Amino acid sequence: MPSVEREITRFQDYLQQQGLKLTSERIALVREIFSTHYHFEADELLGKMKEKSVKISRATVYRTLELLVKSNMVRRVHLGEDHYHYEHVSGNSHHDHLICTTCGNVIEFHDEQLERLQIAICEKKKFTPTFHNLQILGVCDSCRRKGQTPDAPDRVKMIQPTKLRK
Amino acid sequence: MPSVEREITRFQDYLQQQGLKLTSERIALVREIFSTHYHFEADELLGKMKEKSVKISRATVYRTLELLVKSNMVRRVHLGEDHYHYEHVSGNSHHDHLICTTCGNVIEFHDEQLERLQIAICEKKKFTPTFHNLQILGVCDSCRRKGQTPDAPDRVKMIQPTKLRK
DNA sequence: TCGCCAACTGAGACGGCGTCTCAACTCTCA
DNA sequence: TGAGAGTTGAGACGCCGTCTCAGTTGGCGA
Repeated sequence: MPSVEREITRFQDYLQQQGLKLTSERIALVREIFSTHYHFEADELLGKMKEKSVKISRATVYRTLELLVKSNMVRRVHLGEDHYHYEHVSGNSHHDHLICTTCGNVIEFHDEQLERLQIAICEKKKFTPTFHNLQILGVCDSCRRKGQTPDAPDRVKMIQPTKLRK
Repeated sequence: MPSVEREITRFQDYLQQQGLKLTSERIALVREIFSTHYHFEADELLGKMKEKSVKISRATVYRTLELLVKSNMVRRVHLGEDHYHYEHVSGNSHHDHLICTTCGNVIEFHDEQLERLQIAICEKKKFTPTFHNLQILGVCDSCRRKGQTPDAPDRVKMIQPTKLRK
């Protein structure tokens, strides 16, 4: 699948346009992000690079993510945890997230009616929207079948999927 | 307005029920939260207490907020920044937020149709929702009139209203 | 092709937010 | 009134993300 290469080109175009350089570190990161991850954390990415013995510092990971966000190739999202997650943008499809607080699984969805309704709400409030963020927390189908009861909505801590996974 | 006292009683009930104690520090914090603040940060609350020469440690502030969240009297919310905000819960009314990225102002809204639509989306995905979080970022009416253009949606950093305010 | 220089990198210091630890203290209730 | 569970403050700690700075490198112009 040569789509990763296409993303590298896309990134290169952006960098060039900004008078910035395409370095081997940036290539490696784009390749990693677009070939395997979907939702990921900065630290997770750093770990993956270390695993593959590609020496890239934390500073560079964060700096590259910043550029990718600016170039609109990656989005920074809140998934109910106390730090950022990132996801790569395929096409331009905006979407929101259902987050299972039992297994940490993230389900994406897009709903035109929801988008329209939000715009209508903004109009009513004379608010000019640029972006939005919706997370619905709850229990996914497979966890529900396993008899997991949903956590109370007033829980203090959100589940931390990454840490559970380790 | 004796409503603050009512909240203290409500908190006491919760604490008693859990076998916990109502201390002077907890009373002072509840009084502060429910008499003046609406959206606030933990650190802001700590500062207010210091201003009033009420000696309360950071640990106690966080511990009390945790209890207030558990008792459903306070909610922890994301307002597009990289740390938590809190808001007190009046009645049981759930609401969402419009956040102005220019002035930092937060507008609340509640929309029944939006709530119903979310439930319908969850049903379609066989997802059992317990809670949700919607922030719409953009520019409020008064900032728009002042000719402020909205920030690009791909911006890396969310504006940090509190820091700007200082 | 070469050389220059702005851009980039890594290492580690730094800072903010939130949590944890532990010894001292204080409610509560028997 | 005394025991013991719960609470507190001070400060250490940890995580996430940013910044600094000296050394390195990509890429453009000659």
